[in-house]
Amino acid sequence: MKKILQIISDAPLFNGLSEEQLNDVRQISVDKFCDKGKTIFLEGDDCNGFYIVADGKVKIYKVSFEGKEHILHIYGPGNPFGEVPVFAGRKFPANAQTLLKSHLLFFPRTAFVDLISKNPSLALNMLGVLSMRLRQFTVQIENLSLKEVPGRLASYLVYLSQEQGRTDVVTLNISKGQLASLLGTIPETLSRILTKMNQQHLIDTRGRNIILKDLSGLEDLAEHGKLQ
Amino acid sequence: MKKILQIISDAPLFNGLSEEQLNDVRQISVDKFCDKGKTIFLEGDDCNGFYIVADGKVKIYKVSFEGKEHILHIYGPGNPFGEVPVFAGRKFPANAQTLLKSHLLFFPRTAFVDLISKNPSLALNMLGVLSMRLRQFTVQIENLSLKEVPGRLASYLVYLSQEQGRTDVVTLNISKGQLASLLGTIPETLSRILTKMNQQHLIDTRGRNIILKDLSGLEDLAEHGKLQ
DNA sequence: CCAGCGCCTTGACTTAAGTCAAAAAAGCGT
DNA sequence: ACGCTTTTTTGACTTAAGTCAAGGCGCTGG
Repeated sequence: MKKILQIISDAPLFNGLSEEQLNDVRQISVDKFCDKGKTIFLEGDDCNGFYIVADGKVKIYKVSFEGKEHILHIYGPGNPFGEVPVFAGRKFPANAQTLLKSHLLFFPRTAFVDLISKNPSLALNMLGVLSMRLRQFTVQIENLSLKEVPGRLASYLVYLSQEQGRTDVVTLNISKGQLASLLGTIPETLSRILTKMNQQHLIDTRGRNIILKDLSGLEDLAEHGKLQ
Repeated sequence: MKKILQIISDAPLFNGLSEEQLNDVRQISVDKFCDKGKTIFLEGDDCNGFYIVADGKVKIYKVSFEGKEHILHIYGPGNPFGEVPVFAGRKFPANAQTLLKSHLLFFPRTAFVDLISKNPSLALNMLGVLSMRLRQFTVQIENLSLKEVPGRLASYLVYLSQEQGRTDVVTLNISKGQLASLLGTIPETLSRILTKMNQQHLIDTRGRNIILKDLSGLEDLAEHGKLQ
């Protein structure tokens, strides 16, 4: 297991903080170990702090009345989540659940707000994190409202290719069902579109590995294209 | 014209600041007067500050490759916009244009960041503003991915009813075409759904005034319903 | 008062994507 | 390797919502 101080100093939120500041941060953090599938909080729950993923994977999601689930984010090591109600209102706006056995760090609200008030650079980091998140949401909304599913999938593949630093092949780190939910669709539709993309030699699916046969074609599709 | 200091102290972003702090804020703000239809910035433009609407109305929107426009927000007096790139990256993630003759206050990036570093309460206010915005985006994404258009429209009407503090009638302050874009659809579809809602005695449209004949029915529809 | 111009509505048609049901494939623990 | 569960794929069908095109309504200005 990685040292907690190491995890903290690696998180973007605490980037560039001094040794002393990092120690302060460590002082107020509380460890939380969760099995796979554990619900961390539900939409509407009262919030008295936020979390950082030290190890494992967490999904943030909304559920419709009929029980349909839409995944908003999947977070891994170093990512914070649940910070919104720390600064605005008291309730969580979505649900959080572990996808794997996970190690989380919990930061109690009041202690963290105190810390921020005393450390301008921590405040600026937090502003940066929230702003990045707003930027991502803007893209997500654009995708949902302006593109159809093939375009969203292509965007995601291009994003993965950048994320994983490869132009030849990418690996899904979530199930296709979860990917469907993340793209705002259902497994059947995703499956059909993957088949179509195969037929048009854009990709070649090998389980969770997807060979990118025509990256620029995918970029095109992500930007504005239609699949025939 | 309202005094600028008054406008500033009324904005949520500067809530609870001292006289002195408000003066500091005023010091760095720059007035900008725009006619109706003026583009303030475009997606991808370099950003060196953000704005607050002192008077008028501004739309924030994305445009798809085919030229289809999706409105993300419409902001009025007291609302800040364009803050994201101040804290994350350099570029604006969307476009901004005035809907009316407007008076804006511009806050240059570096001066504002300096100010925040010295005023923890301003930093916390800003964190609050960004967090509220994330909360709104979460709702928007939920609406787009989990509800069909009638549900989104019902949500919007219920929201307007709360906003305007009336349960009997609400007034649209934007055109129906713009509303369609805000709901992620097109004018034709919106029009048809309004007609259906009329037929089912949920509402009664009188131009831009909409009589709410069955608010609880609308709430129901917003929550989980389908229109027959 | 009427012409002209946006804005909104209506109709006929097309299409993307969801539903339901079942089969096939892939994982997983023993 | 086996039987079980879960995930993924495929097929037939339905439906919400988009496109295209035409018409109506309600302004404002001459």
